[in-house]
Amino acid sequence: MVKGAGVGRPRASGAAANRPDARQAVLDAAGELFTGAGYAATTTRAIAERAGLRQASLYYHFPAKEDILAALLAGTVRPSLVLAARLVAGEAAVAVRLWALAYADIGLLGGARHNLGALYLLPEVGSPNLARFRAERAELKAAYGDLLEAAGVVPVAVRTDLVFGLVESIAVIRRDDPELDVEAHTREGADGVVRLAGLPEPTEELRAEAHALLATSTD
Amino acid sequence: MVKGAGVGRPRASGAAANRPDARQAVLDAAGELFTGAGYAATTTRAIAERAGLRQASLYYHFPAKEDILAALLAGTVRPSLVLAARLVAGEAAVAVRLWALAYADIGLLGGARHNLGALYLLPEVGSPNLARFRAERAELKAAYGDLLEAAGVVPVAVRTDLVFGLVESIAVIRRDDPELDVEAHTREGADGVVRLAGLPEPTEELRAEAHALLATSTD
DNA sequence: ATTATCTATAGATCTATAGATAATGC
DNA sequence: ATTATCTATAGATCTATAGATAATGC
Repeated sequence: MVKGAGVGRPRASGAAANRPDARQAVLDAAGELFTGAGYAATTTRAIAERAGLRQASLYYHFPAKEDILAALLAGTVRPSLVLAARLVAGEAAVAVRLWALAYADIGLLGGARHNLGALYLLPEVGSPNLARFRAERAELKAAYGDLLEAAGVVPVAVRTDLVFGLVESIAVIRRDDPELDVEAHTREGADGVVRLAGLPEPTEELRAEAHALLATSTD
Repeated sequence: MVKGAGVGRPRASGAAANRPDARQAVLDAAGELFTGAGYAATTTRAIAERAGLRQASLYYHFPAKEDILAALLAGTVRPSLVLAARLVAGEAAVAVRLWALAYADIGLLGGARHNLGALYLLPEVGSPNLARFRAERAELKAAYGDLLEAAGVVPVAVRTDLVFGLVESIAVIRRDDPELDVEAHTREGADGVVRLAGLPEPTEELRAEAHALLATSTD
């Protein structure tokens, strides 16, 4: 208790309706609007309206509109990055680790609320203020590169581009077809990554090993 | 002669400088700006300035800003669509035709001025006014689906999604790395499409056949 | 006193239209 | 007369800041 009970002036909308974490409500609203209409076409007024507060109140939580986008981007790339670091340093067979990374990564992008992976496609990610996100995404791509290198894939640079492109293509596919069967796509996508890399066709045993690897989340 | 000589009031910029086809100059300017900064973030003023005329003069050539985007989109998808129709109806081995389509398609996207493939990523392609483009792009995707079906690939729907996603990923890759070696990427990308589909690794002979197929452009 | 919101607005655009104008063509 | 441009501007925003206000906490 205490938190969210009602410090600060009440909202104009509804009443003292929904207080629990305005910041999160803003991120949620922005996630839906940015992925649907894009960054520049989404007004701060529209974000605020959907989050249940007034336009100017956004600025209590974020210094500028672009910081809302930055927060969303950080939230989507970091979980994959943490996993990637663990897998690159792992001991399992390299094809197993590659499959596991692709499976988890596609699953996170495909399962996120509001197709957040589509944020990567926005031209605004080139903004100087979003260099942090770009660096983290580059790190994630480098992890794929490390795994391909360890697997002896050549030419490693071009195939890393292709593999990473395939993983992220889930965002475009999902945008084209919001009813997508994400689980089926995720599994086929991970198989596809291994196949595209030029490694032997994944076996059921490989997939089982990868799932076991992913199940051991902590430490 | 005659055309471009100087009918109409002279431009304010420079002088009677560059007349040849203002419409094309506008498309060129918009292509660069839309792919770089996005649609909503690009002002009609910026487009006009780069094209060498005044903001209001755009409206002599296009009824609205969105029609400029529509024209650019149509120009990028149609050449691939024409080729796809020919290849789907073709007689060569299906893996050869698939490789040829992917090679040509990636090459067109990769070689276009200003990374026009990045236009496909803009959230504005969802606009009702751009339904025509979306239909043509869906037709192109269906052509990939037809080839995969003919090759006996299963599950055909999911793999079509993946293959088409891989082809279009060239736009993201090129955006990340403008110095990309397009020819190398195109060839590896076409190989990757065949591999990703689950068909046998392309041979040098297959590639030669595909190139021969593409060389016979007309009729 | 602190927190989280609100109202009001400054200042800067942005798209599209209205109507004038400076060429060529007949 | 026709064409392709121009200047000027209406009307509608949009982001961010200034300063007030209505809660709780001490």
